[in-house]
Amino acid sequence: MEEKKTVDRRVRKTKRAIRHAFAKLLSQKDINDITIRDIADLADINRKTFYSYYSGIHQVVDEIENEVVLAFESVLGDIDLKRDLKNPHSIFERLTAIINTDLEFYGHLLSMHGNVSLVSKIVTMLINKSKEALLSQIEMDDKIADIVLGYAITGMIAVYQQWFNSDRLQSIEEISETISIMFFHGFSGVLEQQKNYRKTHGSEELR
Amino acid sequence: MEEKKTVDRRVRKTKRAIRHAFAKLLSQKDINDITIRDIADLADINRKTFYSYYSGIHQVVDEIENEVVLAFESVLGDIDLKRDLKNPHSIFERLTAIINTDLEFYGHLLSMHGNVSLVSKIVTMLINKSKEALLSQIEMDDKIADIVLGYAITGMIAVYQQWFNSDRLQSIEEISETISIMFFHGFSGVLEQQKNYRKTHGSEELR
DNA sequence: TATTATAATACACATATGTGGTATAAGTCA
DNA sequence: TGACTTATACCACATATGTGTATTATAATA
Repeated sequence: MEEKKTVDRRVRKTKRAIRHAFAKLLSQKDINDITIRDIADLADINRKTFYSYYSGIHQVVDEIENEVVLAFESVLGDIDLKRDLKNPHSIFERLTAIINTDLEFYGHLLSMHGNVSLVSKIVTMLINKSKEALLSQIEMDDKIADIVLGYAITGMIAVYQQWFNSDRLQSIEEISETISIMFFHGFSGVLEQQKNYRKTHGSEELR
Repeated sequence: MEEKKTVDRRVRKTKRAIRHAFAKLLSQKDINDITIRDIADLADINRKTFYSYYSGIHQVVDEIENEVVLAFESVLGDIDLKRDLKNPHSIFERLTAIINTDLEFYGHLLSMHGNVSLVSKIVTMLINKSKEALLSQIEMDDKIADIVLGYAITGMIAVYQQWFNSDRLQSIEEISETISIMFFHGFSGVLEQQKNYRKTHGSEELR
């Protein structure tokens, strides 16, 4: 945000070396096994120098995460409620696309396997963006909008995350459709849809 | 779960001392500033002994969290969908009641300010319990139930958590009602409710 | 109570951490 | 280029970590 660009080339070089080393180590072992000495050795800097920029490993992670979220935000573009909430998968699709291309370097950090802080940062960003979009189109109470979007966005991301980390039991269409119905028409909408499905396909296909 | 009760009194005494010391330290300083030596000193045990039971601080936390979730689960009782989803606040109310009474000792651990792993354990527990209740009452696809409940429970807890950690902008009734409507009738239900509200109270009270 | 099993301690060691002080190298800028 | 500023390196130290090995203390139980 208020990132006054570094003037000194040494600083840029050092920070680049630290982050590069960290990323490389992350691809080799678990984050909890990475020591500051590891980073300093690989980056070929003095261990002390590390401390002049970061208080610990977690700060490096935090910095990279913030940049990732910024990258997401800029690439994601504006949220189109009509399109995105009727097909929530499109949001998720765009997010993963960014991960898989531009930022594949940080794949290990981003793979969403247990990286809670990054996910919550993304959720916050999505809530803010969609709140903006929502209030510009629909007249509704600000506090209610917070509740609605906090509920829907968090729930949506949680479902995709669960799906991501599981054996992908459901099809992506099933997920996308169910979330969409849940958002617009709630549980009664899902029941309705299930009833129609049973009519069309016969009940033996269900449970 | 498969907790074969400890036979040796020494073991019980040591583990009790460790956990007691940890809880005390937690009430005094941030969890990241607690060292194993701190615990060993306060518990008056050899540092080595700590390692024979826990590989690190995080394991102590994990063990306590699991017990807390078990306590929640047993006190929470069965989930009554009719009651609990029409008034989701009741679930939350019962959860916080447990925190504030039986388990106040671990208040610092549970205060939900950033304790992600505990929250996610609770969410998982709630999803499992309510899935059981749901499928016993309503005939629906198992995989769809996973999506619906993952979405709804995660979203619900997230809203309460956000409310908990914020300045409690909304009233608890507002939250409870909005989540309930979102669950049963979705966003269209909320819009309907907002429209009625405007009719009754006049639009100048909104935004 | 005496025997046996093992939990806990005492001690040691290699490595990691955080931090201080001083010297050197590399940048910036006139 | 030369004078300055400061980032980084080098060295040092107190403490923390994880893990050995040998010894002592304490519990289970015959």
